[in-house]
Amino acid sequence: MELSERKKAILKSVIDSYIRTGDPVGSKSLTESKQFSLSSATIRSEMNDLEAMGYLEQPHTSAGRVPTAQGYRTYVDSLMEKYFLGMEELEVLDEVMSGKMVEVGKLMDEAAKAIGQITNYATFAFMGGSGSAVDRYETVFVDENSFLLIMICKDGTIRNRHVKLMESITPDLLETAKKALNETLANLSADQINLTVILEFEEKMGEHRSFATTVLRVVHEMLGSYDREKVHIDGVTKLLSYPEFMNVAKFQSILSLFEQRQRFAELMQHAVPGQTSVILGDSEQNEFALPDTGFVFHPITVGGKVVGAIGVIGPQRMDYKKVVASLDYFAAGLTEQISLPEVTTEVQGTHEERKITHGGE
Amino acid sequence: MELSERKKAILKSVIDSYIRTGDPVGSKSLTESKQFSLSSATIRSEMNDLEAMGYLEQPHTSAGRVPTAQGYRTYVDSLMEKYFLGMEELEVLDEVMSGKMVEVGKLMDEAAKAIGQITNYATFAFMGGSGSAVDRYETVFVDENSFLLIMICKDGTIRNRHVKLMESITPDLLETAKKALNETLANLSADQINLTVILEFEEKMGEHRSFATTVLRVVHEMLGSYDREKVHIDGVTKLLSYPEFMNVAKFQSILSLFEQRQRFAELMQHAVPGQTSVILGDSEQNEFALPDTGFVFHPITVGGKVVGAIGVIGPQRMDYKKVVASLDYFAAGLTEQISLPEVTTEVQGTHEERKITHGGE
DNA sequence: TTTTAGCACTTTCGGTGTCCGAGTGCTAAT
DNA sequence: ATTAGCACTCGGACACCGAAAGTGCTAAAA
Repeated sequence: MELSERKKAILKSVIDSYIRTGDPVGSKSLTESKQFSLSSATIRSEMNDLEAMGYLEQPHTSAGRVPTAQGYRTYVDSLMEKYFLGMEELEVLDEVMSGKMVEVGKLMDEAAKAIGQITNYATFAFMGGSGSAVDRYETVFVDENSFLLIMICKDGTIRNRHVKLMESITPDLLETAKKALNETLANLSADQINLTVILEFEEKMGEHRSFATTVLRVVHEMLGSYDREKVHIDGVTKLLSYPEFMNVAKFQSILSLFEQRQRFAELMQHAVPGQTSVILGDSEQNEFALPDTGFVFHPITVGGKVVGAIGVIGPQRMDYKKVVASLDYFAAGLTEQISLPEVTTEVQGTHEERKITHGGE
Repeated sequence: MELSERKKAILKSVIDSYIRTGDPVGSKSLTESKQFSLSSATIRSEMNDLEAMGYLEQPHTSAGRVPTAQGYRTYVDSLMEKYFLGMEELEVLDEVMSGKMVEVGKLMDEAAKAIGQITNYATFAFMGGSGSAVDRYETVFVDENSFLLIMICKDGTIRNRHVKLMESITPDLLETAKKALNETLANLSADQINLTVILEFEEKMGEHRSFATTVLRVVHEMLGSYDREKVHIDGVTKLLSYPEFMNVAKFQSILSLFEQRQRFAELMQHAVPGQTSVILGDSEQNEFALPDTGFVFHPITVGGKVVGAIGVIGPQRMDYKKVVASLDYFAAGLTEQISLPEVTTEVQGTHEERKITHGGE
């Protein structure tokens, strides 16, 4: 089942052309446009072979060929050439990473936007990976009926909730609660909060039992939830300009995926740190598969642990080389900026000298 | 230009029918179904009058009539009958308001979801109205490279940002910054931060000038932004099941509105506290107008000030009576739960005794 | 053995014509 | 003021047709 060099070249040409125009590509168009000094008949027979091997398919008898998921797979894995970002594109990306952005969530959000601007597909930014351990808790007294509960995780991410109460509290009580939290609950994940721990916490809270219960409920919710509010999706509109999504039913299935934001967390299971992954709709065995849709994403790591991702959603017929190049460039810069890492991955032709900061601990 | 009773009845019947089926309604269908002991010819001439007055229109010569925006307007203002929520519907709504939900943002979010579930339209929940004055600032030291900046507003809302720094800080420095912020910047809105204030703040920060600048930038950003992350939209998918949105172009215009979330803040200008508003697409003079689209929303107030809203987006041909009833019921309950108000508005046949809490200050 | 030219076959796509039904406006009778 | 009757209009569904694109196959050429 090996592909000859010629077959590879033809497959690549077909996919390149299809990505560009969206039309099924016939044998004739290949002979005309390119470096093949072969007749259409020869190409035709080669394409026939490729179809038999599962790389191409025909929408109907007398149309050109279209890549299958398998076709795209070998394309992104080994066929496609490297894309070099242009000046304007680098400017857009560098602008976001220029260090002006001080708030992490916003940075991710803007990052996704920029990628969307360059590639013209929908993008998503996701923060808050699998429940990492809690480093410590902080509280802020707001007024006698409410307070802010802050969870600082070991991986540097932060979650907080504004909690409203029926009863009233004092700063002192809040301080007690904070101490108790840090003594009993730090370093625990959601499923490690068992009866023993709960009792210990309630004991420390003395007579303020109902307050303790509320606090525990909030903590539990914060630990468990994948913090769905931290999934940002942008540029969904753009998808409507691609013919494959004009179909209402198909677009509906995409949209409903977007509304179940927690499903983006599942993506993380497929994440390989420091590497851009491509998930193809159809036939690839995974729950994220949507017909005619492609996902490309790059995990963001902090201290070797995956804490989020930034990615692109578009038609399966996507300009993968451009998307992958953008994500690679960006993810490297983002990871660096968020984590202030020891190692700096050099990315193709760094258009601007990036600031390198050493973590000083 | 007064409408006779008979014209009103006919207009109401037309709209009711159109809302139910989505088909243009002809004279014949009215004579068949209902209480009119009139021939189709008579109805026809009445409808002709209504069309001349601008309440109805015909998609084309030989179709039935369809309501205009003006038609809907009089319908929602004076024609439609009151809708009484059914048991199951009340259960869905009460479930959310049952007091289990302690976090405000989440509460709003769930509220919108519940309304969507009942009405089958898209919903939105919006928090953080026009930039209200800041009561005080709080800070939390996270690590030597980052901290949390918290802004507690007079209206009880809270905004916070996790700020990453290039330089390093100490808890002491942070404490200084917090004091300086509260002394110079409390009670100011974004446009009141002028050079005088800035200089004063920087002076208080002594030699840590660059840190001061960063802090000011974040504060400015927090004050200015309408906190777009607090706009939750849910159930967009549902819109795709209505024929008026099957058209790609139309759906696209809706979607792109959704992506400019800050525009929901503009809605607040039209908000009348304690009252459900209906904004009709087309022809009504306001920037929110989208063809064939209707907005219904109810502001949420805290201490008499509008801090957010919860609402429904659907086809102009919406079941207004049901939507308005749901929103009225919900908004009353929500406002109560968020603000613990002195006055409790009694809503139609409260299916479950609502807890009434008196603000104890 | 591989490649090519030629040709018959298949299928989609856009345009056209026809028919049917629904609903109207008008007019004359009640 | 209301109604019955009727001619008219328009959109939607359907079938039909020819053009265009692309194929697979076969027989000849390299």
